[in-house]
Amino acid sequence: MHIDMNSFYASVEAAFDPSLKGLPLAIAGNPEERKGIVVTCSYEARAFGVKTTMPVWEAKKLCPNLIVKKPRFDRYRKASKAMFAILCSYTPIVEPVSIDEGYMDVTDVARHPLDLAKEIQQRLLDELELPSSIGIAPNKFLAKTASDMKKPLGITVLRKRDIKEKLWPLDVEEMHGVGAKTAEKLKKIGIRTIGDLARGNDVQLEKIIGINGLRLKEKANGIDHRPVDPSSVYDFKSVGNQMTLPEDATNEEELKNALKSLAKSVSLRLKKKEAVATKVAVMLRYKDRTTVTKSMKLENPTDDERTIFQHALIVFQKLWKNEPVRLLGITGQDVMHKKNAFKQLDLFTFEEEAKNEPLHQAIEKLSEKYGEGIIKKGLSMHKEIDSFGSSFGKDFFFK
DNA sequence: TCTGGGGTCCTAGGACCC
DNA sequence: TCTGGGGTCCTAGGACCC
Repeated sequence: MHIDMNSFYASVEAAFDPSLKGLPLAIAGNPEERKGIVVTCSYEARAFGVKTTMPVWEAKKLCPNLIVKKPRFDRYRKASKAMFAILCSYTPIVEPVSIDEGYMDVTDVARHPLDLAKEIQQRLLDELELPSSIGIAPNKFLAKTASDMKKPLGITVLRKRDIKEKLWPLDVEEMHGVGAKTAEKLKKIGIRTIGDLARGNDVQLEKIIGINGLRLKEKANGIDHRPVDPSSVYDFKSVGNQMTLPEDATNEEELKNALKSLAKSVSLRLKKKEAVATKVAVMLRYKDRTTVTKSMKLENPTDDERTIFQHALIVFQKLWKNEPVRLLGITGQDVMHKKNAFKQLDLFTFEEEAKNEPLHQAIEKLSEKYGEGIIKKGLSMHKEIDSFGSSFGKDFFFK
């Protein structure tokens, strides 16, 4: 099953303040701070043509009675937790994909999936006052596609045998993973619908869109072997913060201060997740919206605010061309859990020590504690070792 | 009156190693 | 005489998603 909450932020606000129910509501940043774009809007607002990413002034032109609220992420996170708690009460195999959607593997739940979906949808509505759409299918891709078919408050079953009739006629751009650029490329080789893609030529597809072309074709044929993985939430790979400045800035001090506060929030978020980053990347956007990034690998993984700031500053100064900056961002990349980082650090110091010990002792120490790959790595730094011979399987030799 | 903020995955070139 | 074939790691940028 794929569960997708309907206009999540707007629905959460309406649950908090029932007087908003049934009214055109948009969640958007502050127009005075140039963050005035619609992030989410209620179905009542959509009826007027209001859409996500539309500037607020434009949305108001379409819908003069539009109510605009600033996002309250604390509320959304709390609602999200409550929502996933309901899903988890049926099976532990729940994989959150974003704040408002997730997959459930209900293969082993002893219930008819349709009854189960109805019950879940009703509970989300009764207990949290939040509407959702649910897709039921034999795999993730089809479930995701199905949940998209009926909104709001839909339940859609998409069986393998329905593919020809329900999936293939759809525009290829409707497909999850196909955006404007890919759709454009596909059009050039005569692929317009998902059905066209399903029958596409492998060689041609790989040539124009790479490996992803073949994966998309598989999905278009209803094939998707990805498991529902509950642990995927925990292996995040980057933590970043970005901000659009109140005004385009050229003043270096101003930009430094912005970097400082970004470094602070990245550090704080890493600490909260008990994680450290190995790379610091800086992103900046000029007023013509061209965006550039530059990154730097750190000697040691860190979550420290000052270390992040100092490295971000070095990278920034190499990157910045003294032109007015619209947006600034810092991302910690190659993130790992703290305890794994300690393991690596520990290994590093261990190797450092081993290289000064008598050779036979170093070998013993290393082999006792670590596997054979590590022994090679550790010994390669040993002062008594001149060179290593190539190794095959478990054997290696050295001079 | 113009376009936020949080991510993931893939590609491609260069440096370097044996 | 003249340059193979197997890798890894780092970096920048692009496409896409919610």
